[in-house]
Amino acid sequence: MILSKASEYSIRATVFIALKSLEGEKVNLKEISIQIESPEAFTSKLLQLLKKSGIVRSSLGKSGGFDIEKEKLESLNLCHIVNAVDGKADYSVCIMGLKACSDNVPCPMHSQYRNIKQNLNDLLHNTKLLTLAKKLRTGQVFLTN
Amino acid sequence: MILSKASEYSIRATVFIALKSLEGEKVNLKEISIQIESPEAFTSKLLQLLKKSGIVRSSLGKSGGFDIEKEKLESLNLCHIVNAVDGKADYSVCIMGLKACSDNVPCPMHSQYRNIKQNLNDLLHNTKLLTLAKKLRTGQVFLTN
DNA sequence: TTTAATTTGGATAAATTAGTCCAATTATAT
DNA sequence: ATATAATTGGACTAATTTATCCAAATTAAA
Repeated sequence: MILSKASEYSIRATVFIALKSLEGEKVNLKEISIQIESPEAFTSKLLQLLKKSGIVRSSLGKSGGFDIEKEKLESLNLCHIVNAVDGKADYSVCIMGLKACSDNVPCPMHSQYRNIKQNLNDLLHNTKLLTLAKKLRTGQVFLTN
Repeated sequence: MILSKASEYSIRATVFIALKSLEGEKVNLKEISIQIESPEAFTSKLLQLLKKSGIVRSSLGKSGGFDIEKEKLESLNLCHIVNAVDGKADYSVCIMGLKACSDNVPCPMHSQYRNIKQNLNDLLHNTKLLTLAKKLRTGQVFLTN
């Protein structure tokens, strides 16, 4: 698995919240965990982390729930999400686990892994939450399991 | 981290054993764990798994140790190693953790992740242990941490 | 033949990740 | 006002991964 469960759930959750936010709606924990098929209590914890990082916003009390502010939605990418729940996610580390590995002191797999690593990093940095939510809205992609 | 610690250590260990095997030498646990900078007892467990999968060979008693048979060395790739210590490693799974995700029912990231996933799989399937060991022998790449 | 260096195997421990449960707080809607 | 539906926070549990320790078995060398 490339991403942790925490990251997987968080990405699914934020994409779903983003979709709702696009329509000016907020959504509560229960519906989120039903829609993305994630354990409710665990998802709650993740939403708290996402909130602490300023990624989602929550409103308290009856008919409370979660949403993502318009401006945020424009800027958020997958790195932000992964970092919020897993701490610094770094896909630039050596695939063999060598700390010293670099272009100058390469591990035996360095050259072959280089591009993949770069592409993975790019994917996380360049994939915008907004883009994913809009895709979802078109009905061409899915969040169902 | 892309690979588990178990896989990282195992790859480093087998590459080192392969290097020695190329020169007709076997090498013992202690030296392996020193050279690849891995915890000795844990590495021992991994070597047992690799042995059970027929990847490495061991000789018992004083001046015992590990090596890899010539023929094996020709055929082994990274998949074999990762599978031996981590069970079936599958990098074809959905990055968002959706079981239903496929070309027909894609998750929002499916198209962007598709190539990366393919490249990762290719890397593991096509990278031969022998190639890595030979590279190491040239002194252009390193196993040091 | 004894000693010493090694693998083997089993039990156990520590750390991390994944997940649950419940009480307290908050605020809307009846 | 009050009941109700929601987030919040803390303690707890479970599962998996990453290790450690030690005794037994094996075999080469002294």
